[in-house]
Parts: sequence; structure tokens; C-alpha cells
Amino acid sequence: MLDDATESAPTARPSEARNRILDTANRLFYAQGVRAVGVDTLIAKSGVAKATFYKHFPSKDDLVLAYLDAVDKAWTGQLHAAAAAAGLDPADQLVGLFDALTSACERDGYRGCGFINTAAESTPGSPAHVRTIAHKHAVRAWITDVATRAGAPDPAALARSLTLLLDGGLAAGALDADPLTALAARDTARGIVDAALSA
Amino acid sequence: MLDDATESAPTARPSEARNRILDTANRLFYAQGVRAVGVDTLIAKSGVAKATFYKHFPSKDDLVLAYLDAVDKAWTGQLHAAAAAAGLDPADQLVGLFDALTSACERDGYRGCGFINTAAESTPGSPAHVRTIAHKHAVRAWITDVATRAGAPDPAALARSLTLLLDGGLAAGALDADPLTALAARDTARGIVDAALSA
DNA sequence: CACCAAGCAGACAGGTTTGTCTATCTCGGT
DNA sequence: ACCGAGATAGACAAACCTGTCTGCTTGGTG
Repeated sequence: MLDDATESAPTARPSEARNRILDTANRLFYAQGVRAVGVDTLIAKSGVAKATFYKHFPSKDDLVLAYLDAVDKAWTGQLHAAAAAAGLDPADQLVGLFDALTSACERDGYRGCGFINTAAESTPGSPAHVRTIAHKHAVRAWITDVATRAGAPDPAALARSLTLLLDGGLAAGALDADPLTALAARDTARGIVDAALSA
Repeated sequence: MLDDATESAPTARPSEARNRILDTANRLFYAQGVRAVGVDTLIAKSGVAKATFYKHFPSKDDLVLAYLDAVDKAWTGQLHAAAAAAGLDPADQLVGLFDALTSACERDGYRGCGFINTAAESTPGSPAHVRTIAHKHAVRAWITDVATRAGAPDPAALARSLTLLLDGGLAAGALDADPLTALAARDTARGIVDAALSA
């Protein structure tokens, strides 16, 4: 009864099949939305048995959360990389963030921010919604840090402006894949950062 | 056969039942997303017969498009009203736009931009997606006009910056109903407009 | 009055969705 | 040689979704 070690607890550990499922989910959920992709499709496309699927992810919602975690990891990584590539000056890093946006928009099949899209499909208060808020909050907290290092008089306000711009770029880029949009976001960010730091 | 006048062509004219359906759709689609609301729910909540529903809207997608038209009318109206309320100076009007954002975020049950949310649920190329792009384009064109009247050296670029900010505010406000977000958008807009006009 | 458009009520068809369950196969380790 | 973990294949249940169709009621108009 209480012997947890041998019972079939939801496997969170890596596994060949689990990776395949997660991989398929990442592609399909992003491309079509979480609601448009059924469990059967996921199973078929990842070449896995139904029982295996439900063993690793007791419900579809669990898979959605795992998908969101993957999106978080990917996007956060891209932001950090873009900042690092912009040099050592924190002010340049703040602007450099927007190179991640440009790269994302250029990628084929770009469809905006996985978090925002998923949140649009889930009701406020749901786990997916909550996780989206946490993600956005973490990103903004990190940008606030960079803004602090850049010596901004009001780092929180600067970070807020920049995240607004970033989210706007993500949302707009999902509609028309106009490269000008991302570039405009970057230019605008440059202006905002310069104005904030020269105050 | 060819006598169109008497056959049951999809009624686009107003009608008591039609209004009720559209009204329910506006509420439910916005609150829960178009995919989460089934035809049966729509019918039950608007107290209408199924046949009546399908007479006015031959398919659910038709209703979705009608819903988007309503969203367009509402949001465009609010933007125009906010601009007008900001006074006669076009520069003030550009900033005043963001009062519409603030009001929207404060409204109870606010869940972002109906267009962006619906687009997140529909595949690129679908009628809903196309209509969303058209809506965003129309808004930006109008803002470009105002920017031109304000004497901006590059009205298109200014409008692009402002719409990015606006979309960002719409997306962010849908997650956490933090009133600071909308205010930050307005402040940022003020800075951008002033910078653009003093160039 | 007779007619007809508009609406109501609800059964029905056919497909899809999530999730459970049984039965079998294939390994690696002891 | 054997056992158990993990995988496969697929039937099945129960709900739900879109869309069609038949019948009945009602109110206005020629």
C-alpha cells in the first residue's frame, strides 16, 4: 500500500518514449495551439502507445505544463544568449535582448509566444495561466536586474517598458511575420534605454 | 430555383434572436476563448432554438467572424474616444490612446485583446487570422494618421512603436490585471512621443 | 380567413476527445 | 531461466461537438 517504490508512479524521469512525446508536443502545441492538438494525434506522431503516454503524463494538462516548461527554458535561454552577445555593457545588453526577438520572428513557423498563446486558450486561474504569469514575472525580474546594473534611476520602470515592448513584438510578430516589426521594437528599445540612462 | 428573395438565405439583418446570439457570443467567446465554447452552450445561454442559430450563422466560424467584427467596432471606438478626450493636440491624442488601455484593463473580466486571443486559437491563413491582421493594420494606419498630423518626422515608425506598446499592454494586462502595467505603457508612450516630436 | 416567415423544442447522425483497460512483446539483470 | 520494467497495439466507454432534420407555435399581412 505504502510502498511507493514499486508502484507505477507518474514517471518524471527521462526516457526515450517520454522525450519523443515531449518533442512532438513542443512542435504541435506551438504550431496549432494546445486545444487543437488531440491526445491521439500526439500519440500517433510520436510513435508511442497510449498506455505509455498516460504513464508519463497522467493527463493532457500535465503535458501542457511540461510543454510550457520547455518554452520557458528555450525563450529564457535565447534572451540570456542575446544579452550576452551584446557585450559587457548592461545598457547594450538591454537593447541586445531584442535580437532574440528578431531571430525568433525570422524562424520559419514562428507563431508568437507559446505562453501567451496558451494563456489565451486557458481560463484565468488554471495551472497554465498561473505558470504563464510566473514566466513573465521571472523575465521581467531578470531584466530589472540588468537595468539595475546599467545604473538606471528607476530599473523597475525601465524593465516594465521593455517587457511591454517585448510582449508587443511577440504578439505582433505572430500575426504578420514582418521583420520590420522586430527591428522597430529594437529601435524603440534603444531610444527608451538611452532616455532612461541619460536622465 | 433562382428566386433568391423567398428562400432562406442566411439572415444578416438584425433580429431579436440574432442579437441575443451575438450578445452571448461576445461574452462567452471573450471570456473563455472561441474553441472552449460549444454551439450547444451558445444556444442554451441565448435561449434560442438550434435551427434559429444555424439560420443566422450557417456555421460556428461565421459567428466567430461576427464576434470579431464586434470586437473591432468596440475597440476602435474606445481608441477614438480616448484620443478625442485627450484634446485637440494630436501629440496628446497619441498619448491619450493609452487611456483606452487603462480603462480596458480595469474592466472586470478583462482578458486581453479578443483578436489576439482568437488568432492564438486559429491557424495562420484562416479567416479569423486574416481578419485579425486586417484589424491590427487598420489600427496602425489610423495611428499613423494621427502621428502625421502631430508633425512626426517619421509617422510610420512612431505608429509602429506605439502599436507595439499597445499590443504589449493588451497581452500583459490579460495575465496579471496589474493597473501599473497600463500606466507604465502610457508613461512610456509619453516619452516616445516627446522624443519623436522633438527630433 | 389563409398564409408564411420567424422562432421554439428536441431527436438524431457522425465524428472527435480524453482516459481506462487488457493482452502481448522485449529487453537487462540476477 | 526467470522476473519485472517499460514499451506496443488497440478495444472500449462516456462525453462532447458540429450540423441536419422534423414538428409545433405564433404573430403579422394580404
